[in-house]
Amino acid sequence: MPWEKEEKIFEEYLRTKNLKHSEQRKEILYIFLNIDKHLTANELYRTVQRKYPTVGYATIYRTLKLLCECGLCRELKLEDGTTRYEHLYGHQHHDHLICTKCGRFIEVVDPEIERLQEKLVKQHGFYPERHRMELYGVCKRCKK
Amino acid sequence: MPWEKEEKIFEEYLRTKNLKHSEQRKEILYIFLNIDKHLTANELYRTVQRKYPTVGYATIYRTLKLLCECGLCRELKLEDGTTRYEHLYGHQHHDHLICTKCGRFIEVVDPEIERLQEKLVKQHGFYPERHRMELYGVCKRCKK
DNA sequence: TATGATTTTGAAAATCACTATCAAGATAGC
DNA sequence: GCTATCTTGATAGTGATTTTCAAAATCATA
Repeated sequence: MPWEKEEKIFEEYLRTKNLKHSEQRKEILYIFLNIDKHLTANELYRTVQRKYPTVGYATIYRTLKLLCECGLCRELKLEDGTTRYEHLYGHQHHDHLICTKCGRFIEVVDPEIERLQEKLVKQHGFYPERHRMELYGVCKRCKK
Repeated sequence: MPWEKEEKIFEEYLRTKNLKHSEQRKEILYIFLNIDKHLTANELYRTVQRKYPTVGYATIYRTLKLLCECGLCRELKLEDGTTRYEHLYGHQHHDHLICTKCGRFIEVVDPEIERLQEKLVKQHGFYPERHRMELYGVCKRCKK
């Protein structure tokens, strides 16, 4: 049972909201979890379509929204205007290092940066809530 | 002559690209520079319209693109999906602290964070190019 | 300061990513 | 199984941005 915990979280969320555990929802979660990549709604749509050719775009978006609500997924609005979705469960807070050539994503955390970010926010009299940080560069493979 | 330098930069950019220095372009730059705020295309459009009621949306977008190209303006794609534009000339690199209640923007820089970001990128074998960091919180005025 | 090649304009249509609508179908408590 | 309720896919509708295009403006040259 590879995604037992995630499936349980989703089922539980649907139950508490009086929503139904449809075939499509099951399948979309499963396919989403099996792709270890930050994907766009369209990429997920095309992948799901291979198995369920009649699935609609709206169902993909609706299910992604549910997955975000129950904490299995995070939506990322990137600099270039695209929106990508990443697995959230089991991943602690992190930021991203992105290769500007090949688009590779690396999850990074630096506790010292986190600490300084919080300090900076407080220095300006703000109550800190969250942040986002994206670092862009050229990765080893693309550099040479 | 309040925006002499900026106007010169724009004129020079247009000249090198064999583009024309139209009334609309002059006026949009002038109005943009006089609003000291991170504004949306629509906000700029409405402000320009008060003086030039026939100006089209497309001209606003086309001119903003030119201003970004010549380094007078920066486009910010925010977390909530909106796009805002800020003055760039004369402002050194900075990140943003944004109030989640009133939307207030504060420009911030922390040299120590900058240093650690670069270090982090290099640790992963990347050649650092740029980054973006947005800090979200509740400002003093909105907190009470 | 007229000419004419080239660019720019505003209006409207097109595009893009995403959301809402709705009738038909699926789910699940009884 | 029945039935209330939710979900679905298709389609239309958004809202922001871009493209298209014919008319108007710019500007180097005559």
